[in-house]
Amino acid sequence: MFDLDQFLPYLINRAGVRLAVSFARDIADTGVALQEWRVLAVLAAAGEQRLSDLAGLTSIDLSTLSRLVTRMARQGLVARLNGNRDRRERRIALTEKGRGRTRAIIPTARRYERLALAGLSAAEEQTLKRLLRRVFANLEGLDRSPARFALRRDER
Amino acid sequence: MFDLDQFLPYLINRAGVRLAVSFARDIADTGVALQEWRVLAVLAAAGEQRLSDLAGLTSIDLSTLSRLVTRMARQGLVARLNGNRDRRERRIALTEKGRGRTRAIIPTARRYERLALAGLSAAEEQTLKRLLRRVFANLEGLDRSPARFALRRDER
DNA sequence: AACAGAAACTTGCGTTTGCAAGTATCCAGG
DNA sequence: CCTGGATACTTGCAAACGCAAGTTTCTGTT
Repeated sequence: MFDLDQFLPYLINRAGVRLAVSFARDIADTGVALQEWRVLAVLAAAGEQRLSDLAGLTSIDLSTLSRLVTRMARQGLVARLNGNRDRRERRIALTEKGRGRTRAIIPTARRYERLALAGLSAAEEQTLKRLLRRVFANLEGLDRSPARFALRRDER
Repeated sequence: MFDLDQFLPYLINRAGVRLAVSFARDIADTGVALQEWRVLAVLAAAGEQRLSDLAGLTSIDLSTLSRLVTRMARQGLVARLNGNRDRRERRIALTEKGRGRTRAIIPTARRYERLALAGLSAAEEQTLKRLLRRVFANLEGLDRSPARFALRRDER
């Protein structure tokens, strides 16, 4: 009826959850929660961001992120700067403390990546990453215009 | 410092979240939430399950799943059967209503999979799935509670 | 047979989540 | 230069989450 081992969303979810849960527990003693790490990693990689761009880059819902950033700012991990030209936007930036915490976690992050990729050749690793980027790109804009992709009942 | 486009956990997470969020919104009008769908899909694919096995198969935390199943049972989507040989366990099974709801959603699920895989050759599709299964397998046992690793009497 | 410990769930509790609605700011047409 | 929408966030609220602790039932040892 439905072979889960051949169903891509299932395979992505279970790999993602297993990786995330293990990693989150591993870094729990640093006081950084998983979603906080995602924010730190994006800011470290891409520099300071407007809240809405940060939401896109982290795959975290905007309203959730807004509160998450509030908590992180309270912990001193990030700073909310005012946008220069537009007073509606808040630019989120790493603080020194946030940068330090990020540096401390990166080796663990890399370790989990290596663990996940164990037994794959360099070529396979690149293929996997390329295909995941493609899958992501394929789904772009899906929420903006769901009707365009909707199949009617009789088109199935 | 940290190239996100080359970082596997990031790539898996963003592909998974984008797929999940879009799919969840698409099926929202069926009254089935994403995590409920995951339970339905696993039960449809693998037959009735003990709660703890279902937790493993769905990647949902056991305590969360316990309450989720309670809600689904109240909705009539699944039934909690008593385990035959062990009175501690509850076997979770699809009801007719649950099976119907699952059948109704499967075409949408398949549509999202096709969308995600657009532009990949059949070989690439198989490669992606194989590598994701491998990544999952690589991480096996990582998130088990430390107690599980405690030495048994004869190993001390 | 009795009891310690494990296994399979369930539940208490504080936290996090996400939708929807709200606020503040900007912009474009008249 | 005013006004009706966008844009960028924030917040109210109810639901969902996950850890830790609790309950019940089994199992192995002595």
